[in-house]
Amino acid sequence: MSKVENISEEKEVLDQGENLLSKLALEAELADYSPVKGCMVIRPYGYAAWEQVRDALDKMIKDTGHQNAYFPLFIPESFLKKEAEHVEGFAPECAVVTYGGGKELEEKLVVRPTSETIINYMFSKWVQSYRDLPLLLNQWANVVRWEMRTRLFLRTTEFLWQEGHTCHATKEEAEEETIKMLGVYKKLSEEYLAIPIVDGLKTESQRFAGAVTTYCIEGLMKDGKALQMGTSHYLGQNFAKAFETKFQDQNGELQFVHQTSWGVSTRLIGALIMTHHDEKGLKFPPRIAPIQIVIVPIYKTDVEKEMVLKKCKELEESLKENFRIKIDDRDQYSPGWKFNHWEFKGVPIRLNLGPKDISNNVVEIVRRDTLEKLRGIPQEGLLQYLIKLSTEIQENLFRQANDFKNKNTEFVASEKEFIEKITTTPGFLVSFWCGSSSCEDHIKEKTKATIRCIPFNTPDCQNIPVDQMKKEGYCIVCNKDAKQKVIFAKAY
RNA sequence: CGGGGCGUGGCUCAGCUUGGUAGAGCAUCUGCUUUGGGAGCAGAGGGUCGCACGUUCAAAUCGUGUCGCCCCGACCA
Repeated sequence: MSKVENISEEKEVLDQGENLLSKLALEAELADYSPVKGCMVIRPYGYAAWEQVRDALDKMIKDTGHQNAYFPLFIPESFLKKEAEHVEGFAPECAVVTYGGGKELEEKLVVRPTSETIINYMFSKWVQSYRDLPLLLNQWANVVRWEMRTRLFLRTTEFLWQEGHTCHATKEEAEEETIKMLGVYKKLSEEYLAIPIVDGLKTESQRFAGAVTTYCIEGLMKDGKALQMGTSHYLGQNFAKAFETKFQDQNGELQFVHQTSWGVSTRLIGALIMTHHDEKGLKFPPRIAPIQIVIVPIYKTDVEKEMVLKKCKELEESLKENFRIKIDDRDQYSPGWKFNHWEFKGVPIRLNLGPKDISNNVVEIVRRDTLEKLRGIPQEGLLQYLIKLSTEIQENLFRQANDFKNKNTEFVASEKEFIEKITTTPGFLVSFWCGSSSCEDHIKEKTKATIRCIPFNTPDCQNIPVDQMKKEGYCIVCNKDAKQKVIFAKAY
């Protein structure tokens, strides 16, 4: 068994602010280090969480008219070079295969860092007429990016993700798609992961290599650092031109398609960990939790054991249609041990069931989000009670995270104030920015904070009510006129 | 690639300064008692101390080299 079971270990988990992510991920058995540096093994419990995210998102992707497909892992090196910005952005972090079948390859193969190029190669064959558009595809895949520094779930050399790739006849339609899918990500994050986000536009320096515009959703982790949780790109005709992805329009004219691409990854599991946890461990939101309800039987004698387990199985039967549920009937652990164990693993609801409960026809329920103990809940109508409770926990986790985000989002009007805030209380800082990359770089060099995005809507701020925030102001760095507010933060 | 730290039973670490037969806690196994918030007692198994070379009568300990990992910076979903 894992070391979670050791009290001193758990205390260690609490103390290590910096290592919290890896501690939680390792001790809760979500992931483990692999023999290859920078890579991780996703263990069954962690993978089950990813499957929940994946299934929820997959449905939304299909509901918005996309189809899944699969493109190969290997990309001819020449493909990557076709789009100038793209190759410049990705070349340094590409893994390249030079040998196969015992021979040096004639053309090197890049292990995909993302699939725009190979997909466009195929698109150019498939798209002929305006009648072939829009072409709306998605793929679930692994990608490899040779990062210098890695962290479990947040940045690993290989990671799992989905990448959507679409072709449209017009700029407007492609831009609409870009925003639509960003909205899907926002919904996934807020309604399933219970993580509030800020959505907006990336500045030029943070734009995807090869895109015209990049939009993103940004979350604020419990340690005050921002995390980019998803991106959606309007690619314009950049890749279409590089790969000759053209169609004949209604007038018989040949046109380049307008494209989008968008993705979220296993990083979302990292976001989940870094958003929902306390000193007792993880807190899974019910809609994503691999196990939503755990039943802990309590008994002394063999006779009691038999009776209690029978009742547990009855309850499981009556609930399993609606919940992912598990009975922890292991004999070698005491009930108290199991309470702590499942709390650490973040199971949202626990049912304690012992002889006393059985004779009273009740159960004891403990909710993970508040650790509140609900005694004497009637077995009659339990299903409805749990459905309601589950919704409540889901909403409460979002509310807590949202309160945290709002409390740690502040407006600053000057560089001096900015520096003071970012060093003392990390979080989102909203401020005016003139739009020049030199001012952006200046802040980055001084504070390590970057512009996370130009938000669609100014987020609620701790110190200034939204309705009082001005539309125009002065850049915190150069003091020139600024017509936009941006969100700064230190980021993962 | 720079700076810092660490490699000793499954896990967390002590021992190293000042060389002299490898330790603790947790975990595991057996037995009995236990079980509503991390159970107790008794017993047992398990490590050529990352690797290599060197110094020495003798190396976990000293020296040189090497490999790996973690943390901090430069790159990024």
